[in-house]
Amino acid sequence: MSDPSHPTPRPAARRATRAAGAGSAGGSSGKRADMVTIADVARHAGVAVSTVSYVLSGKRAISATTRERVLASVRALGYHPNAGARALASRRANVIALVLPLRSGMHLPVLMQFATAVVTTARTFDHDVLLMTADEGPAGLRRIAASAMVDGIVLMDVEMHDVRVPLLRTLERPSVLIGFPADPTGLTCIDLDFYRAGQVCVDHLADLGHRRIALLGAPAVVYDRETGFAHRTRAGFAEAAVRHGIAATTQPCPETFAAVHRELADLLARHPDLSGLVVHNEAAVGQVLTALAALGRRVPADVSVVAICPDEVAERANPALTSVLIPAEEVGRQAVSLLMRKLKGEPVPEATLLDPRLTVRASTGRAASSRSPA
Amino acid sequence: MSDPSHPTPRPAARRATRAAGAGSAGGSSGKRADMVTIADVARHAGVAVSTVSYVLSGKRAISATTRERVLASVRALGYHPNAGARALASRRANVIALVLPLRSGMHLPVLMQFATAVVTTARTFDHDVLLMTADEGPAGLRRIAASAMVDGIVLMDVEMHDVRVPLLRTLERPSVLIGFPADPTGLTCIDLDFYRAGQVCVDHLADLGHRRIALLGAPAVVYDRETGFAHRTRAGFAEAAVRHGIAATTQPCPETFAAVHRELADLLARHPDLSGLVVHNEAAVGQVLTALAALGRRVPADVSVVAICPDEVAERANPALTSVLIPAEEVGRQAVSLLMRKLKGEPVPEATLLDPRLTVRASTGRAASSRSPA
DNA sequence: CTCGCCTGTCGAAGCGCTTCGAGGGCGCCG
DNA sequence: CGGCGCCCTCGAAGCGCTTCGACAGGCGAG
Repeated sequence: MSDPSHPTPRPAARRATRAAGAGSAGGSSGKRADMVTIADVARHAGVAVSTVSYVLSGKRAISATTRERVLASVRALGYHPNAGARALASRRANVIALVLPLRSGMHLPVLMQFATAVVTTARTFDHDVLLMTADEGPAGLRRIAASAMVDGIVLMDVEMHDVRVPLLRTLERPSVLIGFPADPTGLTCIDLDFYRAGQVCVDHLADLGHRRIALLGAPAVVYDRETGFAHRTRAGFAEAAVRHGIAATTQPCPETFAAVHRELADLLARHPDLSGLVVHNEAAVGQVLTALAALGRRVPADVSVVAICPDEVAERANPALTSVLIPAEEVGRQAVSLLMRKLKGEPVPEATLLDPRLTVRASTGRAASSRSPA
Repeated sequence: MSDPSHPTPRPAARRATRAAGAGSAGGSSGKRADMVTIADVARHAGVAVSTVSYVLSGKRAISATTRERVLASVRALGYHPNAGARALASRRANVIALVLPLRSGMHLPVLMQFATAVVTTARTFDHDVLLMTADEGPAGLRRIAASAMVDGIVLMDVEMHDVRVPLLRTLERPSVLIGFPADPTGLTCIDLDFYRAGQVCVDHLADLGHRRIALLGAPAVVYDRETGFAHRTRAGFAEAAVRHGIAATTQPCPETFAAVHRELADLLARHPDLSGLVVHNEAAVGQVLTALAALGRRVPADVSVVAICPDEVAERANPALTSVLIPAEEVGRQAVSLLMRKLKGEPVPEATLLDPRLTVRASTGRAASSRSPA
């Protein structure tokens, strides 16, 4: 039995089942290196396994003395509960899934900010985060949901007619979407209010006296994919323009310098009186300023520019950009909070829209309307 | 979704233990919604639970007929193994941890590329990825390792004297580091060979006849933190400059336009003959070109610029930048492959250095050395 | 003084899966 | 024609944890 050359290691190493108290269990008797189990803690503290469990979970009252003794043993042994066993017994994995897109058109820095916020917030709720990419599609969601690997799901970059949305409705696990599909009924969605963001940008430019403006948007493919935020921004932009009675154009735009330059040149040629620009394309923000300079337009003297982008991008530009912040961190935090509330069975609102906040910086100024029109 | 008013849902829903064959188990009899277990599959296929397990794992020979029958049942019931139970019984979670930094100085797009590659590759090995941020530090690593939540760890942005490195050596779980600590003994590390990357950039400029060059690097804080890649690039840069007998300066640099402009102006003032620039700071790449233009220097006529950055950044710039690619995807893929090999118990090399590849684009040209100096 | 009720602790029964040793058939060699 | 392997399949024993019901004392109320 104890022959070390024997090819079946495990049975020989089985711990004796409470044979003679805490007899030979101490020290390094066979078994796997440092796997401290709850039974080890219980033995060390001289209590039952269930007592240790209750101390750790707080689900039943335990006297202060016992609790301290148990906690001391936990520390002494360096005990960490086995996640698999815990998940199996409690039917809670304490893990949430984060589904990130990896397609073009999304702004990476925002994504990272967002992911960071999700992880950090999840940890404050004692949860970990499983990272998935969207390319596994519905099958991937079904897999992690059915395997009970995660308790809930946070989904980014939801499209208007996302194939995963119907599935989410049928899934056991609660979910929170970043972005709004065409029909958000029965779901929990959160996002910056892009419609209002579009409006706010126009309001600002209109207040400064600009009478002809343009929206430089995401690459055309993003609109084609029916990504909600692009459409909603455009809609808000259009509505506000109409409301203010000013002329407005919308122009999708790729992110290369050449493309930005071309689109801007074209825009300025068609509308010589263009004096306000809303840029909803982070990657292009930098190019826009360079291109305007190359086209001989000063910012903000000739053209005012408002961007929808993270503050750091706006601040890093030259001149610093008046911008509507994309509150990635706030969205991430709230998404997790919403999910946690759903996990607790609490009711949550179907839609959460974060108010856009416009920060005025150096790139916008009064329209030179008094001057002669070029 | 089950009746929320009932306080004790489980005991009532216990399945009868094989009471009368497959009697009432079909359909929606009590119990939790769609949790299909391996027992359900076994019953449906008319085989033992262990047989189903062996079909799925392939660890024992199962006849073709039985296998087909079992697989048919798996599909029919939409069975997905419970991850917790599997992890508990097999001592393998089929999850790896990915530890990302979230400090400043790291280049977000590269990070995302990298994370994506890790997730995608892990999936091809039937593993999922748990996302951690570095701010949990060693305690976080210890936690996930001890909880058996992950089988292995991929760690990014390793510093020269990283506090987590000694811990990793003692941990049960295998790990792979992206980046090299000062002492990589006993670890598995992989990264672009930044030393050679620095050399390659200088070689290129020297070959073009440039006699005075400068390295515009990461913000000073990155060097202070003793981040390996920054130091190694600088060392390679310096070595090659000496070897070619050309004058070289190194300049850490923040990422704002103002800072880039200032540093460049300063550099050009001190060294009027400066004609070659190596930029190892992705976020500043765009600013550099704008600043050079503002300083009245043409690229590449007056100053040649080589960047160390992802191809897409280099290609998007105007003019397109000659660059050494940061092979984020390749690193991510290889890191996971290495980890998988370690999990299988295979030996792996301690150090893997990826060869830098220089792509010549429009931003470098022959030095105007024949012209009069300034 | 007795009863009922807390309070605090324990033992045991799983959670769903993997894995090991057994063992039933059956072809083949002697 | 008997027996020995071999190939498949099965049953059972856990993996480490949570949770439920039980129950030993101790206390205030009747």
